[in-house]
Amino acid sequence: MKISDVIADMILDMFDDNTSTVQIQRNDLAQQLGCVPSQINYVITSRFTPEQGYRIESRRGGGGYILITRAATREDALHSLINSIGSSIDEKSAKAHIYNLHYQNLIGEKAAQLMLSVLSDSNFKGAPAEIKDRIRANQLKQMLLVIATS
Amino acid sequence: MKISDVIADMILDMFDDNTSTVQIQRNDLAQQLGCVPSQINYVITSRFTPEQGYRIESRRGGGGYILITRAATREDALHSLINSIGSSIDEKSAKAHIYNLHYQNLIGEKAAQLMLSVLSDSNFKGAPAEIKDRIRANQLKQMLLVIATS
DNA sequence: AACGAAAAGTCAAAAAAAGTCAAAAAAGTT
DNA sequence: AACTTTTTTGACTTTTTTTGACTTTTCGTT
Repeated sequence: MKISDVIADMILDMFDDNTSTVQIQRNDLAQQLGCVPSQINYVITSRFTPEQGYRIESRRGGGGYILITRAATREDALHSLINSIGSSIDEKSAKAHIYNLHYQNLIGEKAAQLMLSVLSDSNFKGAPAEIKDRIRANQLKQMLLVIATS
Repeated sequence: MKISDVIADMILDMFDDNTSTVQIQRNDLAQQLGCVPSQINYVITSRFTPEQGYRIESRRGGGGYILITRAATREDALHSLINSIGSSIDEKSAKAHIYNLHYQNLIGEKAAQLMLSVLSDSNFKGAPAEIKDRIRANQLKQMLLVIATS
């Protein structure tokens, strides 16, 4: 069996039932498995991507770590919304989605306001429309992903 | 757990509820924790900076001390941060601000994650750096404003 | 005033992580 | 077989923390 699969399985196993987050020590894990440390990076970047519902955080230096958070199956509604958003979205549609989510109680008041404020056209002054709308789509999807998994 | 985090937590704990100032004895604290005294300086300079709303005062010699004062209100801290952000900011600095705010308990976990996700460079692919950083600064400030007033 | 002890400060080297990147090797495809 | 994609490896980089030697300031005593 491929070492990369072993690593992936190991990480997957650490998510035992209702832990949505796993912390690893890169060098330790690598040594445990007898592979080079950068192999861990490979596995993470190839198998625990945001597209697959994972988010990664890490810290270098003494006491460093890698933190892997998975999208719990919790809010499928959010996921399907995420999937329905293309690679570009204008301000009005984005706002409509947010109002809607709030109306459906899928996101709270604060989250809604934050999202509205960040996606407002006024922040994007000076950028061409295509770029604005592409960035906005990325950001909206990222935010929804965070909300879906928290 | 990292000794530097232990020290930081210890100091944070001393601020419990309406004390806006904490006094420590560098050598005592170091000995208590079994670390070198300069480690305390490291923690202070890396985690209790003015940027993060702390002011440091100290005295050497017999009966010396280190005094750590934290910024008055959360709103003030947020406002001063907002004002300290110029019209442009790169991803790393933006993230650092967010981590710091969370670290200081001025923003919650969810808000921090949301903000991190939205400001991530990966959302801005294709835009020139100056535009990215300008948009990012606008967005960060808008979000902080929303948080400050909610 | 001068001295010595008791603090705190500074700085840079060493250590402890994690990240990057590209070459080599292996596995799949056509 | 030729080609493409994925995986493995390791050298090198960057970030963060830890440590300790040395400096400076302040206080109390002589």
